[in-house]
Amino acid sequence: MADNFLGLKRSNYCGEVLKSLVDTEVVVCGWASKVRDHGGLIFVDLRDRTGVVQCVFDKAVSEEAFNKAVSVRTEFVLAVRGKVLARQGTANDKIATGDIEIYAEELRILSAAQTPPFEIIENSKTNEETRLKYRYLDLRRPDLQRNIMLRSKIANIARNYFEENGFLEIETPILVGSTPEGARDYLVPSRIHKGKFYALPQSPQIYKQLLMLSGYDRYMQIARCFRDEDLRADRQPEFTQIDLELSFVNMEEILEINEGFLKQLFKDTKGITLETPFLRLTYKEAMDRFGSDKPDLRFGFELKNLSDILENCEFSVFSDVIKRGGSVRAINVKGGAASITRKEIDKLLEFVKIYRAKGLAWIRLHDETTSSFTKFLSESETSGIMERMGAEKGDVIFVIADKDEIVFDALGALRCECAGRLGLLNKEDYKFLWVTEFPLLEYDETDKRYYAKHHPFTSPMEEDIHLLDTEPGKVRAKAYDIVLNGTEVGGGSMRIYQNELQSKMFAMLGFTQEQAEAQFGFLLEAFKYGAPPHAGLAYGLDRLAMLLVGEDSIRDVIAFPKVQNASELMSNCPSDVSEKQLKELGIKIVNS
RNA sequence: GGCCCAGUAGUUCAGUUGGUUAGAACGCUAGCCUGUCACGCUAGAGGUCGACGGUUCGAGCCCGUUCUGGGUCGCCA
Repeated sequence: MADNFLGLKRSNYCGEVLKSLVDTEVVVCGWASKVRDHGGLIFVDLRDRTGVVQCVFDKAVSEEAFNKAVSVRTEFVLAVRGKVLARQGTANDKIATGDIEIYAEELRILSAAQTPPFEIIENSKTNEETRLKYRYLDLRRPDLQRNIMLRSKIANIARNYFEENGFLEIETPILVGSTPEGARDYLVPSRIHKGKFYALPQSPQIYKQLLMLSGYDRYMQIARCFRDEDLRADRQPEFTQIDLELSFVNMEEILEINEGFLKQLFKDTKGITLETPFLRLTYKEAMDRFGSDKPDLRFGFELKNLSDILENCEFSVFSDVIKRGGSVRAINVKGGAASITRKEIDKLLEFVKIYRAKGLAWIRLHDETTSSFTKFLSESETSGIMERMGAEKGDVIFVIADKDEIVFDALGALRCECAGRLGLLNKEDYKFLWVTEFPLLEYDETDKRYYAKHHPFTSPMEEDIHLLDTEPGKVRAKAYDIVLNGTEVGGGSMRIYQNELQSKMFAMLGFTQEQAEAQFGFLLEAFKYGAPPHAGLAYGLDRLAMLLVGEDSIRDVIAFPKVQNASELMSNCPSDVSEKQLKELGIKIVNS
């Protein structure tokens, strides 16, 4: 039978029992992380989220406590009352409390514990499936606890910073209406309205814009968002945004306020002073130089366009692509990459094929220069390439020819892959940039229509509005992404606040007047009553936290994440529901 | 929906060209031990080799299917 907690009060966290407390009595509580029984003397390392402290059980101090300690096993929950003394044996410099120990005068076993299915230790090698099934145990591990605590700190810094800058924290609904654009919605049936559905918000977009119309000119919310799409290492079906919206600001001000936030965040969490303003690249420049709209700036290997050199070359793989409107581009992988073997190049070919590239041409400047394609080129074409790529001994140049879209995807990914293989991705090196002037619209070949690249409330750039009717694909948006080390950690835009322009946008996107009215009627109506110019931005809190703690997956900064098929291994949701529940909702399950 | 990787004691792994009773470390259990902190010593328990089917005299190993987890392309306004 376990002991109770009556009459005890925790005086200190385990990790905070330091030398200054020597000779005082403390009460510490936590989990037994390690028991070392020496027969006549028992050491128990007691752990809580702040760290561990060594408790000593000695018959000479308390025979009762000693006799109880004999039965203590790993993960038992204990309260220990005792005196803090300097270490009688040698100190342990591996832990903060290593130069003291607690001589137990009283031990209460608050609860016993089964042996856990894996050891509760730092850097657990246990596979994720087992850890996620017992997530509550996994969350006891010190590294995960640090992640979760840092995440809390990020949220606090955000609240404080934005409040100091005049933002109001306002909650928006979780049960909202479904919209056809964008990601798939999670739908929630309604008992009262049989056959009708709420949706869970993909973001608080419309509500925060309406708050601007209502005069709450600076809004922030730490908002849960939901998207019923496939998962990735950095994508969960529910995730958290630090969501912002502001009125009467220009783009410059928004970027500045957010640079201030990130500066504060990195100072308070990492002690790093970020240089501001951050680099800004237009979408076009980011694509041209890095093949990506979220470039990783920790290394070089920039893309170069070789199309002008090769448009008339004999090598038809290149010249045909250029004639059909595509391009031939290349990266130069420096840093002694030329020792790469043919076998490894073949692997990289397989790698770029994932991105639909059909081939991978290369020049290897090792002891002698070898190449898969220069034999088809004239001398001046080859030397033109070498010159443009700044080729030196030790380099490897990779060339891809295809439609621009494929060249950028494949070469952009290859650039990062090579950097990873060369060990150039230092997690403690934080390279921020803004990417601006995104295309407003994207043409969908399947549906034969344009879709909003960001969302349908994004304002086009004034100088491009005249292109809306003639060349919609060329219209640039007043949108911006904040990118850190190749990850999009946030994005936003200046919004459309004039009704005529909004109606035009809906028309562009193929909404009939009736459809626009049905989906967003209340918004269009609202805009008639005086809308301020406004803009916003949302950070992926999970991604920010992931990068700050140096993890590779946002699962490691989410307390209870879901696995790749969007289920949760601990609670086993989603799950079946009863016939009665379905009947109440007027829902019939059809097996397909 | 596609492609790639993984699955062997509780955990992490090893397991030869297919061949006797599938091993190690950690953890766990019991005993001993008063200065350990990766405590030590002794003894012990613990396996449907993810599942199903096939090939074979014989399968952890080969083949097929499938399940589970991970990565990724599509997708993610």
